[in-house]
Amino acid sequence: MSKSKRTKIIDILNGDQLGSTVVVKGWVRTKRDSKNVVFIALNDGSVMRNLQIVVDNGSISEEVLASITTGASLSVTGEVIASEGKGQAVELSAQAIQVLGEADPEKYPLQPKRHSLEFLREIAHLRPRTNTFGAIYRIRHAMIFAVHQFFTNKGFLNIHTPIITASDAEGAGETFMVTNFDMEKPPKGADGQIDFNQDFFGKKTNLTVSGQLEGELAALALSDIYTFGPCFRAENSNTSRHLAEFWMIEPEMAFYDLKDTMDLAEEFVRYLVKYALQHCEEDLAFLNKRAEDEDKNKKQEDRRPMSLLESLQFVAEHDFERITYTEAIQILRNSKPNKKKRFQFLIEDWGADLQSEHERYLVEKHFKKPVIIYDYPANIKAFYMRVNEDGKTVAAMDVLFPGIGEIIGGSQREERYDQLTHKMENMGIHAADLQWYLDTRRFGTAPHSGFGLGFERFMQFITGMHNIRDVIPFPRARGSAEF
RNA sequence: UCCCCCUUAGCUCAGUUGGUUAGAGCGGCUGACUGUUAAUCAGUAGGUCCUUGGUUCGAGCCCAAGAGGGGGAGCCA
Repeated sequence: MSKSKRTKIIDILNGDQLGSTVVVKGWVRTKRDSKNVVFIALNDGSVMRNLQIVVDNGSISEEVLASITTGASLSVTGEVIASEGKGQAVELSAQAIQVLGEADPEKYPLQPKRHSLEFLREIAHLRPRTNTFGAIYRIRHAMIFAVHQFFTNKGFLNIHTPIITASDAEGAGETFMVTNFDMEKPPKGADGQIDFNQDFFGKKTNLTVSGQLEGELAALALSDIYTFGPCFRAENSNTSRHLAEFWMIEPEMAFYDLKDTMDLAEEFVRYLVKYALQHCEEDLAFLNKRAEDEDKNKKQEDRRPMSLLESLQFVAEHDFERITYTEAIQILRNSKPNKKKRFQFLIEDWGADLQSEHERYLVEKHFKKPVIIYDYPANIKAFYMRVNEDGKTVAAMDVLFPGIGEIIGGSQREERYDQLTHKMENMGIHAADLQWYLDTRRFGTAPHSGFGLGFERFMQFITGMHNIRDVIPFPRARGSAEF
């Protein structure tokens, strides 16, 4: 059957197709039958809503009707008619039904009722067939598109940075090694150590933890670029905010200082949120209701202060709070939980790293809005961040979101060759390993900045999902690489 | 990696002080029903009580170890 003959359900529900005969294909959500008529709710993923198929008694063989069960895939030919029922404007009066794939009702795990997210995580290969995950994946696509649209509109170039790299000097965490050695007997050198000179790439390689360093190379030629690719971290972190494989968006801009970068980050996030509100209305309304229902079963203090839609609206309309690390320390030092010793880690001296309890206090209690903290102490940040005039802070910034924590990390990069090499030396990073990176500082160096947005963290905010494993189709985490 | 919690039917969960044959709702199946919306009503099948070991006359329940899952911390995006 030719593809052109098939009509997507979204076009039937939203379009003006009354009276026309169409072919629809999709999967059965529920079937309800009574003496004279059978109703089938059909979904094809093009939209949250189902198309109601109406089968008048006798028009379709008993045998075919019997094999139409929840989860079966159908091709239905019928006429689009005005619905007699109340739940929908139009429905499809079936003339012919072909069952493309049966789903044994005794074994098909999805039921026409709500499942726990934990159970759906175990059957992640089937969960796209649920309303919740259909909505999440449609929104995820819309956000991917909006990312490219935002940067394209601003004249940024998308750069594909390498996934296999020999650089692990960024210090962003444990890496996954890439090798094609026979693990039983890897070649060894005279010193008895594994000889990576004989490996596929002639050196030790790993999966990338970030495209930033390569992104800088491109920015220092093309001015404004961004990457949007997978990152891999072998950290042993088991939380609802971490994945071993996640996607990151990393813009890098020549001639931007930190202030320009914070402006861009804020504009970017607000653009994405507005795009979702405008283009994913139906899916967001569903997730909003889902979150509200979820909150009903929780204690008052565990409920979200704003509904999902309210918090999206809030971010779309309000500026983020911007404070320096030093100001943050002052606020925290004078805060109630610090004075009453409610913090597990009390804030005393300047220079301490902020714990998540502190970040949450600032975002959720003190400011009640997204917060950008900038000008961090140099010794708690990465080597490539630009040292400020005071000599003890760096031009770094983190964007903190309610409920999620750090969603963006960025900085102005150290463009001065001497300062950069000096710092690398202090941090034990070998200049020889990063000669290609240092060359940008030797030849036509320029002020530049960038940031990284964790795409799944952002998706958690947009969808209101608490566990990051529910906003990526196939989550990879410690001890788990199913499907 | 650390701390806390959980694991009983396909799913969500009850299960009293350790005591006879382990329950409910939903889902499935069978039937009824003149248009249903996660339909409704009636009936029915369905169990390695996570695994292993221990205590006991007797363990779903107590103890130990392990596995899996969830929440939090650290690290980070």
